[in-house]
Amino acid sequence: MSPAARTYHHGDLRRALIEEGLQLARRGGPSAVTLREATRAVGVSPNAAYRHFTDLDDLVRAVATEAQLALARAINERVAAMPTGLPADEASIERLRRVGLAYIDFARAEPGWFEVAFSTQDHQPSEGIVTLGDEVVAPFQLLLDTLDEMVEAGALDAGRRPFAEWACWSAVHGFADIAVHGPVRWQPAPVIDALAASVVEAAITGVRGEPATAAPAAAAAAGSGAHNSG
Amino acid sequence: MSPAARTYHHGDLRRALIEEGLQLARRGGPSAVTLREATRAVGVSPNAAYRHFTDLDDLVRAVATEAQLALARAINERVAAMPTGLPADEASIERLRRVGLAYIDFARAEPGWFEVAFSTQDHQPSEGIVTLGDEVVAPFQLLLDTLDEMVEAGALDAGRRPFAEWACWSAVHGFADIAVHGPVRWQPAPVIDALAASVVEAAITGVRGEPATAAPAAAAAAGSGAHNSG
DNA sequence: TGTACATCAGTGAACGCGCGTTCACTGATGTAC
DNA sequence: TGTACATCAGTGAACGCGCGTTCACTGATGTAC
Repeated sequence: MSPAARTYHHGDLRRALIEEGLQLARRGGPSAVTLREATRAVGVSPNAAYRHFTDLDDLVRAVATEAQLALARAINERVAAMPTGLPADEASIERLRRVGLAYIDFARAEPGWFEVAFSTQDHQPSEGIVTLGDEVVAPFQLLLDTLDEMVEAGALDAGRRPFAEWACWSAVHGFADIAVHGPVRWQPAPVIDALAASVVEAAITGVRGEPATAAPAAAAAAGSGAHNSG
Repeated sequence: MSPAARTYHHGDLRRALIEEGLQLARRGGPSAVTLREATRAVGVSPNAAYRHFTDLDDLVRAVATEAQLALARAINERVAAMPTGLPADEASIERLRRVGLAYIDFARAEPGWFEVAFSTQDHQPSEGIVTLGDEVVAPFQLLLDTLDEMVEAGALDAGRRPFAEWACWSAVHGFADIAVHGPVRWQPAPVIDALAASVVEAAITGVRGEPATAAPAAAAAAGSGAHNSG
């Protein structure tokens, strides 16, 4: 128990409720986060929560922010594990590939956090930038940076840069949703891996206007597997 | 009131509850479909529903089937309105474009139906085919047919056909989700139109491995608009 | 150092809500003779 | 054609549930003198 965490009675009830909210969201998504369940788990009366949150939505937003940070962390880890020594253009493409695959894999590994991270954002008609509490949501910022880097490295025509974030996000988000809540859910993990690699490769090709020069082994395997059409 | 609909007391309570369920889902998605609200709206006691449905989930599945059919209808209408006289390969690409845009526009126009249509499917680890009540879900079948036609027309390499349905579905589904539940929701309609066109064009390019030869005016406009990156 | 006081994090009980589902029943419909 | 009967679609009341939120309160902590 850190010194900063020690306050009056409980220690740090606000923090404890957010942590408990994360556990609830982990298993059941945003709708599983309830004040009664969170306070019950912490061992405190239901209305104690109102000393730290104005209402249920306030708690859910705090939980969502944490979930978004967890997603950004997962993406950063995957990007950090990149092989070194690649030419700048190939490196920037590989980075985009890793951002996409990390997004999908996070959704598969933590569907509850994925759902709460996505479903809770600011309700404001801003510039289309994805914000929560007036801050650009971390994972989205990573995507923007990655695409800008591709332009700088010559891996993406500047004329193709506009809207590229929406094409990329749509593809990986859609597959994540299909893999978590849709029919792909019932497939064995290796099949989902192959589908994910294939979807990400198509997204990269889609924004660049041509296939990536050096697709990784996983994507190549995806292209030769069995498929489901008649 | 058709003669077939006339039965004992109410007329056709099963049908009436499904219709009411559709109205509820329209405004609030699957979770808004409740037995109490549906029976209340029809003017019947809550437990009357149990003469026609085994439980709540049974009603929701019936509603979901209707919503999927409505989506398939919207797609078919957009495809039927295609200009004639195009070469076979261009026509097949145009058809895919229309399938994608119709999917997105249906989600935007009827978010509640879109949600219930997507979220309710069979829970079975089958061949990856999307089914409900053991029938392939209609909109998905339309996508499979469209891609097969592209191969026949020479607009899609046979080697790129495997998994193509997942890349296409992921892109348009992801954008639909972002446009309905995500941050794009707060943008004015013309902006969403442009983003949608851009996303669909990227998806087509992604599966084909090269841009479509004759992109429509809407997609060209999308590429020249303002964008949101730094 | 000791005491009076203000602060405020938590308690306990209760509110009203809407839900799915079950029970024993009623009464309209269709059918056999 | 008339009557007895079986069927079954609907009723009315009640159950237990978990929820968010509000109320008046208690009692531990920190602070001023």
